[in-house]
Amino acid sequence: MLGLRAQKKADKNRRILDAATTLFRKVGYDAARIEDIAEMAGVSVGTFYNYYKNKGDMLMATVSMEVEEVLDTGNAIIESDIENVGDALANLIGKYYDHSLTYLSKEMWRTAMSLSIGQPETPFSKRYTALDHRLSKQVCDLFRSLQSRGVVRKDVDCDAMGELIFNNVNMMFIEFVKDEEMDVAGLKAEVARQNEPIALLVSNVAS
Amino acid sequence: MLGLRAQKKADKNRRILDAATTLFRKVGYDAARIEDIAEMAGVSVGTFYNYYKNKGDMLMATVSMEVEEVLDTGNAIIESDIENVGDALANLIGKYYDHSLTYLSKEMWRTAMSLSIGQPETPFSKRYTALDHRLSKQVCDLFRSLQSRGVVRKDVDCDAMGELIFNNVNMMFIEFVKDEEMDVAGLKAEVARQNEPIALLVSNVAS
DNA sequence: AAAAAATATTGAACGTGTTCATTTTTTGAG
DNA sequence: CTCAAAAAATGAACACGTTCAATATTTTTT
Repeated sequence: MLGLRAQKKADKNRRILDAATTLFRKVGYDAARIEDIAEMAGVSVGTFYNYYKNKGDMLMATVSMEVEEVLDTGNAIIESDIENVGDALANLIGKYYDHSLTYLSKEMWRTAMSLSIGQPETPFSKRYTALDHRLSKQVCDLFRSLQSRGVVRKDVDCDAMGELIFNNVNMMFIEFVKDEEMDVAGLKAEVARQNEPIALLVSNVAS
Repeated sequence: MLGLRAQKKADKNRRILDAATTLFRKVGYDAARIEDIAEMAGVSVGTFYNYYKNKGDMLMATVSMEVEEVLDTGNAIIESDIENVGDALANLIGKYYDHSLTYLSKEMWRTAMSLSIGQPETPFSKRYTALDHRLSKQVCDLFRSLQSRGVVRKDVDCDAMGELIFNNVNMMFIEFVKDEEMDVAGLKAEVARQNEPIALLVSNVAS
């Protein structure tokens, strides 16, 4: 059984997290002031900082949850037996993009990316970068899986190809979150267009 | 002949720009306070804001100069007659990377990118994004040039390929500026490795 | 159960980018 | 030259994320 102190701690942690998430989604990340989050959670500003290193750190919980879930979804696709490179890529990347706005708004993504680039030495940035690398590795794994099943030519460097494709996926996602007008369908279509030539070139059934 | 007012304006503009550039490079972007910049330029803080919308806007002058120069360099490469896709790409991209630290430090790049993503509606971000697109288009142009000279296969979509390659170049540059340890040589080597499979696949002398 | 130690809470104060009402300077018409 | 209008300069005040010395609460020791 938890002591009184530990109970209170867990309770406050939860209340702060809930308050922050609610406010981020309701008024946006920038407009949600620490003072407001603290007040909604029923604690002081100082206490907020006892539970979270800073405002950006509050995002990471959410970003982390988001990416972990999408990585799981991605593994299922790698294990499926799609016989076409273009479809396999569109499938995996589609899952990434479809899932992306489940927990986070575009503004939250922008903030997360902005922090990750602007302050690379923070734990926030390091965690963010690590998640990115796991996603990149997953695309490489997809290529390897397709190659081992004879769908992709034997002479293709799966890591090089996977990194290239993922970096494009990532950069296009940046463009997507920068543009409030752009929708997921449009994003997928553009990336599919970019991937198509690659898919053709690496496929075993040479053109 | 300029009136007194216009003379003073031009002079102050110059002094503020010089002070900012000097301080950004000397103590870093974050550590350079507006108050310091204003003092070094011999104006008040308020006057600084009469000349520049905000601190981030001061970066854009430099970023802009940097990218304009590299775009010029790039055009020369497109017009040269390299007979090998890998070499042509390595050449163009190498110029981008070699030039990148001429006017800007890694920290300044990080700040510029961070601002561009975090506040996409600002003039700063819009200018930054426009420069990015011109670079992307240049890589597409290189592919088209190679294709018209028979170096690249006729059936390759130059825009799709160029965008893909450039987005990877850009994402790798982000990794580069995030990592103070990484040098330009290492960056080039990694990107060359990523591009190699593509270069082979799109080349007319099929493997 | 009292005292001491450990831990948690608090909000006022700080730093820095930005704003804006006020003051100063410049201009050009009469 | 004078002076009213236009333009520019100013710095105090503001906003908000963050820190930290002081206070309060909980746990452990005796």
